[in-house]
Amino acid sequence: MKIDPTSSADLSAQISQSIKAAIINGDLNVDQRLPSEAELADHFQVSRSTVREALKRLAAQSLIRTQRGATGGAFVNRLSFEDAHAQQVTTSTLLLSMNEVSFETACEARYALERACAPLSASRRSADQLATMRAEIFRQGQPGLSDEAFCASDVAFHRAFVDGAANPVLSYQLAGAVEAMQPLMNIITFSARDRARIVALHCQIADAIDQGDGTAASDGLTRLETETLQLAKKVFASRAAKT
Amino acid sequence: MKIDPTSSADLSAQISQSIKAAIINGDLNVDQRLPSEAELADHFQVSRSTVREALKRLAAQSLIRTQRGATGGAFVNRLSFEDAHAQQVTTSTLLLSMNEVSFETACEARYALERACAPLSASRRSADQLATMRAEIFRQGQPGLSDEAFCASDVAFHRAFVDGAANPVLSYQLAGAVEAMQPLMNIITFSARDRARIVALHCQIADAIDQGDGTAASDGLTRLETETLQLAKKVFASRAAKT
DNA sequence: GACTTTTAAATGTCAGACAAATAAAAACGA
DNA sequence: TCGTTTTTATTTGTCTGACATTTAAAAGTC
Repeated sequence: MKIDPTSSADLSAQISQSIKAAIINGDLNVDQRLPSEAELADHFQVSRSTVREALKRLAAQSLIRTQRGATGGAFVNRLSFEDAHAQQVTTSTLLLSMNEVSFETACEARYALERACAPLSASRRSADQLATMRAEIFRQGQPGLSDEAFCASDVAFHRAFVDGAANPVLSYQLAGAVEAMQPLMNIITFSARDRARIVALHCQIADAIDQGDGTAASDGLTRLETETLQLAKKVFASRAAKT
Repeated sequence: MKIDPTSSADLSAQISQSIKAAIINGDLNVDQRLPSEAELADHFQVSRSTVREALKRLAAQSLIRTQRGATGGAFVNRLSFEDAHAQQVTTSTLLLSMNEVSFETACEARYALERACAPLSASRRSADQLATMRAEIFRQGQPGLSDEAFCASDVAFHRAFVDGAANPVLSYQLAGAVEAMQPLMNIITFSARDRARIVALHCQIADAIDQGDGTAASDGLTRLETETLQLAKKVFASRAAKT
């Protein structure tokens, strides 16, 4: 672990980069303890504050965790799917909110990704996951449900669908994409008729998954995408009319 | 922007969380300047070091950038697709290397995701992207190419394929997934016969994209997945035999 | 008016101190 | 001897104050 003394970059950035490389490279293993802040400061010939700033950078990426006390220190973190998922949601959410990604583009990406796991989910979903999907459909049919609650249930439905693929890599990536879209979805108001149509499509998808028919599930998703886009268009049109 | 004085969490973590929420929430807009470190320290009633650690956390996530000098300070960063892509690669790479995700699982996820953009890429790819795919295929056929170079070219091929979908959200997510798998792929040695088979499949995919046939491209990807899995199995078997 | 110098503001880095948490070691008591 | 309590050492968390460096604007100069 070395840093370039001629570089113009911040020392803390260089140090965090150096440690990060050591982790990726396997020089530092999971759960291994890093040298103490004082030792690192000595090693890199910088002050303890600088080392601390570097460590905070790593902590922000869930690469390390710190413990206080006698046997404490910074430890290489085993990146969990949960951590990765949380990061994915934050990144995607900010990306969508800051980058003028159109609703159409985000929607297209989301449903394309979901269709990717339709065949897997159809053949592997557990009874429990199917039950969750059915339960969320039921919830979505309840009258008096707020739009936010409807959206949240929608996310839960799709999450169960994605988890049905029994592939954690797909789960964390897709669930992240779906959740990131929630703020965009929340601006839509769903009339009773809209909800009925969505619930019907969710039923189609759940049935297809129930019967192990990935193609039908995929078709259902496509119809849901069309429906969602039309809804969004309606909302944006009425918004434009107001101004 | 407030913090909970009764919380046991690190102050720097709380502060970074608070600022992050303000950004996501829209209280702080893109390119807006945050208060200076001294002002933030005053606002949160903590020392400047603590504020700095919080800011470094945010910088590590590309949420802010800092400039030195008279009119400098910390500015809310517009998260670029490039930044998001880099984070995605890091996260996925670490996840795959640390979490005992089997090659099969990673491979399955990757090809499922790629198939998701096959129809889009088939109908939208630019001439340039198709040319890139063809060029990489040609490179892959060159004798004397190292395994690393072959892998890199493979990644470039798939990257062009994914970019062909003309959906930046898909691009950053999928390209991230593909690149994250590169370290896993690099352990495979490709014999001349293996390479020939892969190149043939790449040709099939490029032809399908050329003709706007998304289904055929998808089928090609499925065959490529099977081929890759068999290759990996062979490598793992010979490895096991050695020990 | 164009150029140079000065100044002020901000981040980057350092040194040293103390607080708080924590586990191991030591002391103590039955 | 065993269990409990106290002490101690280590490490991270936080604070204070200082100085270096960068940068742009303001002031000064010709």
